[in-house]
Amino acid sequence: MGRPPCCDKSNVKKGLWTAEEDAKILAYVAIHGVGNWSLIPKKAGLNRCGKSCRLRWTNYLRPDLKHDSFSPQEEELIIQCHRIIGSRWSSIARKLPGRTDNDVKNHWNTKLKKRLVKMGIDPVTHKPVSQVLTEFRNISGHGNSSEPFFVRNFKTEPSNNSILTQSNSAWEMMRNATSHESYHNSPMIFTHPTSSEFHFSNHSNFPLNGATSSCSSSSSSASITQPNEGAQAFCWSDYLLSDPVLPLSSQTQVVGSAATSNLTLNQNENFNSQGECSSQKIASKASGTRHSASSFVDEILDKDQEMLSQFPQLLNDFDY
DNA sequence: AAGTCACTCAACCGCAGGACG
DNA sequence: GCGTCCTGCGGTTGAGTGACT
Repeated sequence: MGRPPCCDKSNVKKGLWTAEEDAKILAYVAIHGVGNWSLIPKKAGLNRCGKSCRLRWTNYLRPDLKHDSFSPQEEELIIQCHRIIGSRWSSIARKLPGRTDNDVKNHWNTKLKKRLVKMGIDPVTHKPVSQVLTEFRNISGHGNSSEPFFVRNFKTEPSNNSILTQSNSAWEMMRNATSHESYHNSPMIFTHPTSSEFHFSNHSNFPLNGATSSCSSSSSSASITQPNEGAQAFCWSDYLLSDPVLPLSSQTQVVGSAATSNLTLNQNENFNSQGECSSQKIASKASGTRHSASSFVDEILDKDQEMLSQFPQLLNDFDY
């Protein structure tokens, strides 16, 4: 028997709030203040769940909330925070005055994540997808060839017909794979020894159709270095770790764009340049020890320890 | 004009943890 | 220590809307 519901679901209104309901909440809070949300519906004359009232106040009615669109600086901060602490939206939202965790989460899911994917950056690890795939492939025990198979495929621009923009994108599959216990027992992704396509294993939890790539290996215009959407406002190179796949000239180009960016983490007291440098060192260090990790889990734990040693102040700040 | 699709975002859900008796 | 209540959180859903065919 599970936890009893917080209210009688059959007798409470659900769905969008009306102006009248908003007014009731506002009037009540103006007099009594916030708190004890379970009693507010009754006292304020609302046929709503207390939880719903709290959410409405927290995410919409609070007077200190901003309702305009996210600025490039805010977006940059969200991305940087996500890179460091992941999907801890409430912690990230606390760094953005006037924004709620719901705002940040929605903006990430609808805009920023897609933008990173379009840039060829894995929104989970914030590394270039080519690097992530290469690492994943190595961990899966298929790292014998001089040029990793995924590298050949992901040299191509992640255009609209790329697997990166399809619903069954590589990083999503990898994310599923790494969270699935059977990942530790058998490699989920394997390379075809002769074909120029890659395939996913015939596992029940993995979609089989649409998982193959028809990307041509002839193109060399990696979009990682060619931001095409609002890129001038972002310091994209911050997410591009040293990538063995990218031509040196491309990486130089990225560094150049970083130099011209007018936004750095120095603008935020909690993300100083030292931390930024440290993150690069960590990434570099981690990539150096990548192949010696006995397992994927071990590697994650190693990196976690490195982060804890390098970011004590930062992580404390985030209640890490 | 009508239908379909993709996207956004407000709202919901279930779980976890803290406070309190 | 245990049970209950309240709040916070992250993931997910679905209604609304605009773009496209």
